[in-house]
Amino acid sequence: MVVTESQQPSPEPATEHERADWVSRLADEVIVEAERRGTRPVAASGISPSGPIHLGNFREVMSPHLVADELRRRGIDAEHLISWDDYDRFRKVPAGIDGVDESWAQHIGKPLTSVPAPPGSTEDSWAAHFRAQAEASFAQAGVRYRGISQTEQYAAGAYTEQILHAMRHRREIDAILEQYRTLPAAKDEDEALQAALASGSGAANEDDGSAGGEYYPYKPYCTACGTDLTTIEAFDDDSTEMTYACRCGHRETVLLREFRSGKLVWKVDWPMRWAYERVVFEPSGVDHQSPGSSFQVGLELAPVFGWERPLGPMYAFVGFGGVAKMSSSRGGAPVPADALAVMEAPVLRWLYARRRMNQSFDVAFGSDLQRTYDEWDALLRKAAAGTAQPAELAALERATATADGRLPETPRRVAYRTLASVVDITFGDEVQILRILRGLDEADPIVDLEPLRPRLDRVEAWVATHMPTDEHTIVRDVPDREALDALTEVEREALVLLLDGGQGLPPIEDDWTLDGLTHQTYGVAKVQRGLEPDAIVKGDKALSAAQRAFFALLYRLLVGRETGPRIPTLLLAIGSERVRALLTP
RNA sequence: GCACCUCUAGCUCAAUUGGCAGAGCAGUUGACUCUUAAUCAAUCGGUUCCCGGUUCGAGUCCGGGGGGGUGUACCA
Repeated sequence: MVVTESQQPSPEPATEHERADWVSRLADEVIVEAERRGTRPVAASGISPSGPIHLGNFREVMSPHLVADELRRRGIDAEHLISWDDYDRFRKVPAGIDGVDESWAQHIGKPLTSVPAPPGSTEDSWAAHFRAQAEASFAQAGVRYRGISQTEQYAAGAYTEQILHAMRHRREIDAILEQYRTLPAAKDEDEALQAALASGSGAANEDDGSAGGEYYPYKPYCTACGTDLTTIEAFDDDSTEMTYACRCGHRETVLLREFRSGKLVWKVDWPMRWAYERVVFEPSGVDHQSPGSSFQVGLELAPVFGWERPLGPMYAFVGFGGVAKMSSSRGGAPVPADALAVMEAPVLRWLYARRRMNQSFDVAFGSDLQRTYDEWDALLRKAAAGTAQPAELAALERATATADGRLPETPRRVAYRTLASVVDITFGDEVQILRILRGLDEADPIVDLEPLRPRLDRVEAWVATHMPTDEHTIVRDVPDREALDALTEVEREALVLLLDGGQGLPPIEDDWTLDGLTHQTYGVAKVQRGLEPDAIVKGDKALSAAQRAFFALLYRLLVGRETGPRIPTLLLAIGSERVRALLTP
């Protein structure tokens, strides 16, 4: 609404790499478009809080966010607004929401803000519940925006002029929509089309209750029962007197210019809002690319309200891999909060920033998350070394900071997979984690876990909730008696040597460190073959085979598998007492 | 049916407006005294789906064909 003075890009607006990626190119287009329309660059997202706002919906937020943020980095007064479509009707009861059962079906047809929140929520409506949940994540991800509740707007009468305008132009709107209702009937006798036409001729008229009636782009919410199972029976352009009837039996005549219970139908509502908020940029999902979709129809409807359809690149869907059953039982698709629990905010931002909008991508929750982190760390190293590509640097910059400042970072980056392995075998015992990590880098030992956060916290959450079962290392509770009794003489001797020493080896407790355990475990096979424990041996195939066999034996006895984390690390984590319990023949 | 996206190394993907086709992982080889699910290096690997066109030059642009994917049919 505010027409700002011309916003000129600052002279030294962006570094080279910030101009290199898709976000920057889109920002350029938005600037040109805003100037052409003589308005401020406004980017918009529209979200319907009809259920959990999942990672797919999150692209609806991140895409305009990134573009608006780029504009702000250039010193331009851009705005990102999020329209909460909380005045939309409650369409169906989503599956998998804790405490929500079929009894919620009684609310179908009411605005989302009139439906009670799921049990246990601190919010006072369905819409408020899911909005609050999402907004907490948006904030954590560094997304700054102006939120607009459609319920509040409609209730305040903000759109009354637009509603009356639409009603007066209902025939024009109807004609536009009409073009898409029945597909332009090709002249051929395609049978699918025939079938569609045949089934559409009779049944539909009864269903929407508008048989023979006039088209109205407005739908009242019944003032008696609260639902939109209503039909407008009459409307007078001059007086704005409207009569509607509801399926509940209620019928009344009201003055539409004063009436506050109802909204424009969706396909008209959206273009109206483009005009009202002077939106220049609003991406939409690929489901809008079909002819007749609200975005396509909006091209013709926006001018009815004196505006043009905004630039609206379409984004491809976001997938997700490796979601553990426990979290997916909670309603299907994971939400940003699920992702932020196992990865840092910059990493999540990076996933959305590095892919062009028309590319689909997966947010990895399984083992692929470790790969995601490997790539992330590699990018940070390349950036530090100055070998990263411009577009990569741009994505990195957008991930780690916004125009408002930097996001929390982990000072000391230890590989996610390493941390996962250590956290797993120590059961998250941080004293042990530190003890193991201390030996990781001798030149620069880790003496404190704090610099490893917040990444370490995410790893701990991941190991607890998403690490695949078959990747967990599960240390046996009790000795494998059967296997211990079936040991060969050589194996038995090896275990005794490992635990109690002999032939030059000390008892295992004597040097209970990563280094000491390394020497001990590798030494066993050597002394068994008559070598010194610290002999340097190269290329002895038989020795290598014996060592490998010994390791396999230890894995079987300790974790019941053929392989596992490095033995010294594993022993350290298990602790000497338990090691003795499990390995004593 | 219509619309949109996509096809590049074994896999996942890069390649700024047309300008020498590149990474990661996997593989192979080697180093780290030790063939382990934490390290490092080197190396192998391509008819960019096919046919045609524009161009000095095409993964990129245009036309056609093929494969894969997504959306969608009077509602909100």
